[in-house]
Amino acid sequence: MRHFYEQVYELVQQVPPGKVVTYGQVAALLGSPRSARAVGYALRYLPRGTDVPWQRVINHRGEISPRFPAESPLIQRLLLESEGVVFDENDQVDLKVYRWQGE
DNA sequence: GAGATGACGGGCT
DNA sequence: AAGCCCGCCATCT
Repeated sequence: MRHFYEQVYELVQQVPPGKVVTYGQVAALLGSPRSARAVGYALRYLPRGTDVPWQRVINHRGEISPRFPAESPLIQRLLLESEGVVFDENDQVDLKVYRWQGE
């Protein structure tokens, strides 16, 4: 098999619009429950214009993880809202509703 | 090949 | 409920 990262990309591409997954969830689905951090690292190296719906990956609190540049999280939120995902007044989504359970 | 990096998560305060 | 600290893991330099 290829890099763990590539597996991350393939899995993320399977997430349907309007749904989200947490980093830990992605890691678990790949067989490494403790690799959540590595998942985030994988997305960090995504080139712009990739076909991977990286915006559907958020942290275990249902929030968009902060990062550089600061506009990135904003774009991510817009993309999710355009897919039907609703954020509450605390900029969080209800994971009980939007979490993608897997295939 | 060793040390640094980081878009995380869980547990405790 | 929110924030802080510490441990984890795969990749990068």
